[in-house]
Amino acid sequence: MKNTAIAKVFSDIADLLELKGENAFKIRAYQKAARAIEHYPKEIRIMLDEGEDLRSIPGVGEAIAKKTTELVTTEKLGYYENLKAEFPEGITNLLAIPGIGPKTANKLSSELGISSADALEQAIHSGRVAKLFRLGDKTANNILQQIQALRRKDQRIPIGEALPIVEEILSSLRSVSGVRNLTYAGSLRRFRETLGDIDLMGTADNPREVIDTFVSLPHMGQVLAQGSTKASAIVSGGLQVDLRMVEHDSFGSLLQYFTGSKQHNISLRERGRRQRLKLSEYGITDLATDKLEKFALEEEFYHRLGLQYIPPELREAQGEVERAGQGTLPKLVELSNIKGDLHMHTDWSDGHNSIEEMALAAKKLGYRYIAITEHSVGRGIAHGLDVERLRKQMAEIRALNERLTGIHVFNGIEVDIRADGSLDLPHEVLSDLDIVIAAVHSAMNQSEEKMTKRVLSAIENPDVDFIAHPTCRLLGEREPIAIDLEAIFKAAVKNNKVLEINAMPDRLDLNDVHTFRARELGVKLAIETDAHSVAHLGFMRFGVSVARRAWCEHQHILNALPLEELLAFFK
DNA sequence: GCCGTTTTCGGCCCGACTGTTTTCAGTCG
Repeated sequence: MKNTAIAKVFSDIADLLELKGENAFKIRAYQKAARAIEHYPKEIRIMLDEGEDLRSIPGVGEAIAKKTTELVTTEKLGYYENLKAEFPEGITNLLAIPGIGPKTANKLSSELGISSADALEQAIHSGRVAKLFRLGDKTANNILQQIQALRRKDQRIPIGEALPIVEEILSSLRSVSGVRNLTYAGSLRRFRETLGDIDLMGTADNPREVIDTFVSLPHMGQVLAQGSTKASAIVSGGLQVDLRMVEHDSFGSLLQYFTGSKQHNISLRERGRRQRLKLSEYGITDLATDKLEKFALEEEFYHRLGLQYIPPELREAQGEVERAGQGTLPKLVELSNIKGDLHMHTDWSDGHNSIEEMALAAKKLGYRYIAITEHSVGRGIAHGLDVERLRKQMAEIRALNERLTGIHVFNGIEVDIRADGSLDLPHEVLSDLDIVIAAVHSAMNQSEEKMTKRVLSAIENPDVDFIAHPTCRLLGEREPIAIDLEAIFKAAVKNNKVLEINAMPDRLDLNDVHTFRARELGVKLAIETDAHSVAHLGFMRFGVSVARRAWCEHQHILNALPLEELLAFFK
């Protein structure tokens, strides 16, 4: 049983306890444990196998550790089953509708026998809901709207789609005179891989003018709300963007508050409370004097609490507050640390630009090296290279390296790992290349056992240097393959192989949680764009964000090495 | 149910909005 499935059970338990009217802190304890387990980098199953104490997970104590053990070893949890039996099936679905909490859900269930969104919709239309005590026409209508919104709501949007739109909006708004601070907050600022909505915030001498400009931008579809300091609108693709203009002198604490995550902010406030300080979006109140201190800069907000500044990517309540208190936060890798890109395609296979165009574009980005890694022959649809064409390309790259200055082109391949674990090109040609990236592109629905064995045999193959996009997931399109990543990570360390953080915004594979675990185990990582055109080289920043969310420093990233040291590594 | 630079017991983040009410319950982020 995977951590996400375990987390789901505890989150369900929290919902059921809410319906039951249990102690609110007990409910929070289950929610907190669910979140902690969901984002825990190591699989619980493996922790149990290795005899590790589950109470080392923050938020997991004796009771939840015991329940987790029962759940993982027996695939069932008695406590959960009993709890579920106390309520009509499906009632927790009502809680998923915004505006409906435990009280309303209980009322709907006990008085009208409703336990699904469909039944609720009918009841609203027939007027039965509005007649309930403390509900009314307005509430009933709001619920109806939420049900309908939920039905048509698009999935969360990949960050790669949202960020360019947001940056265009911001640059348009920055041209309004008197604008001083303007940035994105929320999960976008933390660089989560998908976004539910966008929060923008800023300060200006004339906030209303900024708001007016915002709602009249060409990107904007429906404007949901517009006031003197706040506006909400829908941009193409259904993405909701909120703009909030605030006072200069409290911009720092507001940015901090709206960047989240919620759980990070709770951790901060718990810590503040121990220091007799009350934290809110308006600043920090000293409980002894009841004086509110405002913060124009986020850095000062953290420093006031005796903490190092915590970069947004780390604000996920994964122990960053404690580490910041000790002054031992990692010095995260930055885009400027990246010296080259080791996975890209050209017009030799399914890319759009020539080798030279890719090299010159990379040089312009300040890189010292790239690797050309076309698909191999088995990818017929991608015009993959056979031995003969690969030899030809090798000759061209040799000649190009003699002409080019300031950038070195490595000769590589992205070779298919066939269904049986063998490679798609022979040893004779692979051994002549600088870099061999192996990847799964076919037969993706193999069993976990088979798939793991398949990739392990590639890792153990002496011709292979890297494994690309290890889980093959495509955000919103294709689920990750079934594979035992823990085994893959351990084999990569043992065989001194590199795993890729694929920076394509719809891949981001490895993802943040997996990268965190890989780094812990000592896996060498490379951030690569898998570019199929010059423009794609710009995807590097998305990969760097994944690495930052995984607490990576520059020394964890192979392509942060200078050319000379990378050459030594390949030797 | 969890947890400890005040605690192994007694706390547990903070503020805002909405709608249904005559003072606040319920929900959200």
